[in-house]
Amino acid sequence: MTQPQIDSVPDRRCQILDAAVICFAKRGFHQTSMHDISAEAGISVGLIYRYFENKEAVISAMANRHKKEISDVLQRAKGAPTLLESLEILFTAHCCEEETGVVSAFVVDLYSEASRNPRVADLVRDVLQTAMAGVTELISKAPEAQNTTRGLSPIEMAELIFAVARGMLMLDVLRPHEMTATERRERQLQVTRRLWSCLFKPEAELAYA
Amino acid sequence: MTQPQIDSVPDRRCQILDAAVICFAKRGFHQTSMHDISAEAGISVGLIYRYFENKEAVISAMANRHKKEISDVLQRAKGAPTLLESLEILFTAHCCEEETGVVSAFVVDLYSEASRNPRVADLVRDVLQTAMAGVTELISKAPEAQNTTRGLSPIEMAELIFAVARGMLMLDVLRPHEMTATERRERQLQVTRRLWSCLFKPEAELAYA
DNA sequence: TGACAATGAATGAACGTTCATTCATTGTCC
DNA sequence: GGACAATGAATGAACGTTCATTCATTGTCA
Repeated sequence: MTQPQIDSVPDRRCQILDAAVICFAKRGFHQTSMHDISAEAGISVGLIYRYFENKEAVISAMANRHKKEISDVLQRAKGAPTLLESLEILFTAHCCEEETGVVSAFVVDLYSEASRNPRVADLVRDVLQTAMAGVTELISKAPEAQNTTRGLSPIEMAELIFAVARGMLMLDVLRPHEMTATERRERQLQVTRRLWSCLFKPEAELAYA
Repeated sequence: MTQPQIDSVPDRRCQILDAAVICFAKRGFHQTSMHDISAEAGISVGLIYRYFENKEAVISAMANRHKKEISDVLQRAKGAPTLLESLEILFTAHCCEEETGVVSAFVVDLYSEASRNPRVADLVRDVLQTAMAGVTELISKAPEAQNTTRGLSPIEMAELIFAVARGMLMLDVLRPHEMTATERRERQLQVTRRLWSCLFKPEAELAYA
């Protein structure tokens, strides 16, 4: 209300991006009009162009914000007491945080966009490599992974883990929207844990599941 | 050109769908115009409307064709001599068949569309369930899976396998377009085989990979 | 000639983007 | 403090373009 303008400038950008992510998740990048975004943000169309050069700049800025969010989660994951907990943080934070599958829909759209926009593809690849390097390092250092490597290197394990995470994220957008965030999260964790037990559990504890 | 009309009616539909899948993979559903499709098919715009009610009908028809293609591959997979070969057929046929990643881009777009179009979501879910039921049955009957279940049921294994397959498909759209189909296929198989070794290999053969 | 396949110019809605205009806030002088 | 000038955030109508869709017309067989 009575904030100095120094605060309000970044606020506007953020406000627009918050509105954009909702619209993009609901309708997709290219079916979302600038009017949709302005309506969702409660501002006029013209104002968006004061903060972003054009529509693609909005998409880019949002991809960049997504990148920052991922690296934040990666930091949190690195601080977890066990490797399993690290992975659970990493693979449920992005997919199930919001009310509906906003993030999942956005990320699938991001990959879809990446398939024909090289700049988006570069960005997504970059995010992926950073996150994967982090997880690979996590696995290398984890005591759980020392004794039961099953002939796989940490990188190979990380690739498998990421494949499963991406695949579950894709499944997430198919789910009926009545599902709660908790249910979605639980479903996600089930499969993650199943992979976990394949990769790391010693044969003694087969009565898991 | 001079075909009798009995043949030419389904031919036209097929011709339009062939053109559409190329356009959709290149530009996405909603960035592809009807003029793009007509140009790719080498016919006029108006003619498309003789065979399809509107643009969404083209998308639906293509999703249905995709469904048929999947069930064909499933049949082929069921005839393979070993479970590993079945899975390799199933998870490389769709992702790496065409020159560039046409199918991968199309499928990612299909999921993206599914996230906001309930009818597409129903169709994709249906395809997925059919395919997964097939693979679950395949695993149940396979001698390879009898002795080393790692505490996982066939359904749970199938879910894991499908998650990895979807995840690799997603990764596929990020790859630089210079990669050949063979290279892409090989990359896909590597990770599939890695999961395979985790799920089914007895501990004796750890010197795999 | 009649029936049907095929065309592509025409239509109108919707889109991204621009810009003349408004107006609350801030700065400046007496 | 009060009067006035300057600012730039914010607006939304308007513009040119693109798109899905239509339909009057043309071509092609039997």
